[in-house]
Amino acid sequence: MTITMRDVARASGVSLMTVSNVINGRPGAVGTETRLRVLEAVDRLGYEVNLTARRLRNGRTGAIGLIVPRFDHPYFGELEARLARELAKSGRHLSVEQSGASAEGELAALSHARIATYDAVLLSVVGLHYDDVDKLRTSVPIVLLGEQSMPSRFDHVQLDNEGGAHLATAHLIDKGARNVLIVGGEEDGPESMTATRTRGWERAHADAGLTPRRDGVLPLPELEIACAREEVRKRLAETPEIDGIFAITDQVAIGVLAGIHDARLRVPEDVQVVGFDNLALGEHITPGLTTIDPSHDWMVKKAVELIDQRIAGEDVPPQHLVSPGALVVRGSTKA
Amino acid sequence: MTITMRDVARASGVSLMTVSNVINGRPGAVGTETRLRVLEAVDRLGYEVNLTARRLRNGRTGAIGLIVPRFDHPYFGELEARLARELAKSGRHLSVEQSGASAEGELAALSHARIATYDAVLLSVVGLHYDDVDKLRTSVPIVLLGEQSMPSRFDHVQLDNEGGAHLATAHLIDKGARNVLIVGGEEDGPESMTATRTRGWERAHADAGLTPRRDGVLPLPELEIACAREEVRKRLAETPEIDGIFAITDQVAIGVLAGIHDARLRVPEDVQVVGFDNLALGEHITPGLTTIDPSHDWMVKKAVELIDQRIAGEDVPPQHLVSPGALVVRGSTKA
DNA sequence: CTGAAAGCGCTAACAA
DNA sequence: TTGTTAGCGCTTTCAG
Repeated sequence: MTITMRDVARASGVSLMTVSNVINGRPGAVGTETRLRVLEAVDRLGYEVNLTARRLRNGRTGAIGLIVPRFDHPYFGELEARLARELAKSGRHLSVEQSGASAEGELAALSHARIATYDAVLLSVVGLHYDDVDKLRTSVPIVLLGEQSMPSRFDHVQLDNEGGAHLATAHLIDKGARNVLIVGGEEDGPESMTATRTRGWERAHADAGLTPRRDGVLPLPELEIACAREEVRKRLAETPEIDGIFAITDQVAIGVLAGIHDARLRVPEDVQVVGFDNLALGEHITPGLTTIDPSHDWMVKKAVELIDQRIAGEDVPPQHLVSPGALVVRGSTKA
Repeated sequence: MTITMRDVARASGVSLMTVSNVINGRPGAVGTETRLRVLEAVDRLGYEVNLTARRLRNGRTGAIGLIVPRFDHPYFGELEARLARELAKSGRHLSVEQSGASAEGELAALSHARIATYDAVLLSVVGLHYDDVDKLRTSVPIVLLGEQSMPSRFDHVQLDNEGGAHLATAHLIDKGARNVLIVGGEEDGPESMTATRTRGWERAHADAGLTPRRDGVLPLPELEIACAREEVRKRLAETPEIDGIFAITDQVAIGVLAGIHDARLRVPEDVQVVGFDNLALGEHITPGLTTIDPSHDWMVKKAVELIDQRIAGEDVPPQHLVSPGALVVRGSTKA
């Protein structure tokens, strides 16, 4: 059967508490000789702590939870990797769960019960509804991560959607595009990521003294590659004068590039493209994808600082941090 | 403070056990009227079970662990998504951790203590060493997932590396390629994924009555896009007669395509390319990536069957399942 | 159908 | 420096 502290205590002829003290390396709480004896027993028996019991007792594990809408978007994969790296610095580890995407029941990831499993939770709110998040009541610190507008009682690290979209669109205009589509955009929506970026696209036109095309917003039922590809192909067949596309995410941009190719047009000669997110992949597709870099590292660092602050019990008002975007120019726009 | 069963019991004037019975929906263990009273209290107080306590007591959570070498490879993202979907069918959920990639300490993900946190663990063994895995001693069921050759005492679902590589290479030869590189290959290695696929590449040549190029194996320090791109570019400059490339993974294939483009050659006219994995992305890059599909869904289904079998305590000998690969033809090879 | 007692493995607080 | 006591919140006996 599984070996407990009790076994180790018996084997080394000390009390439970002494074993606990050794295991947790409490400074100067146990004599060198005893410690050695205990460690020997630990080794011989192959004892390892029961994290579940420890957690029940003192409420701490080294586990931080990250809840993403879905596992299979590279955007989240990159986010996960960055966070894991940042947390590793302080000896904690990341455990990732999925909230959305699949069936209804997956909202269970947001349940108090599951959240309470972690020392703190980072919640990627893309695709989540305000109300779902607003329902969360828990003593576990939660930090929101992402673009949506969300209940202000939470700490929130987000990126400057409107500014980034403005930057992207302005770059297209600057490079000569005069018929610029926003693929994945949304007019008159709520404060969603898509609506906010669409506003940036509009404002960039206005600031350049232009008016966006009437039919300039090409909404997508889903921000998926296949979907973007299909819609763009159809659209370019109808309105071949399109010479610039702001894709609302890099993921969408991949589909946009494929759609342009399907329409037998060239990038950037016929149509220039800018994405948003700066996925690692964007550097290695052909042509390289011009995009908006949201300073992921900064965001991740800030997010971890926020959870640490909360874990430490600091009682400051909720913080809302915004990361500015930066333009990264590659081959999908003209030199 | 947090609400416990005790609070609910008090509030509804019943005993702890009755509340537990209601919460766990034990059939016919509690009268309808009492149940309603309890549920009302649960609702009113906003009670949710403490999963940690439950786990300590009965050793079960609905949590299955998946340990991947790294978060930011699309291959694992897709695996995670598939597994989560499969597990959701039976009301369990997936929690993903990272084993490799970053610092030394990350091997901690394989520690008994962390593994014991789950009902069962799926371990993606790509990049793990035999010995690391062989050290694992735990009562939690572990199913290995992936290509490496591993201690046979574990259940293991893997794919037919040699067969798949054979299929890929034979296709290139069939389409007229006579100078076929394997990018990311490895000669005389141990039973690693790279070595096994390299053997398939060799055998395909032999079966076609050809001998592979002497310099046909282009090893990569890492199976990364950037790395593959660089090596391929350099290599094509040296030996422009290369007319076919088998990329050891789709990830590598992306880099290969970029490298070919850097060398101002065309795919598939000048160089044909086949990958391995059938990543979703492969369909949407230009040109579409011909690849080997390892029947991911089958693998995932089998893996879940295996863990269920072990969780149920069936005492059958370790199973080793192999999924055959199938060729998926797209634009990166000739019609 | 409902309840009381015991204990999962650990650690905080105190005593020796 | 070491040991004892108590209890985290839950579920598994076993009695009523």
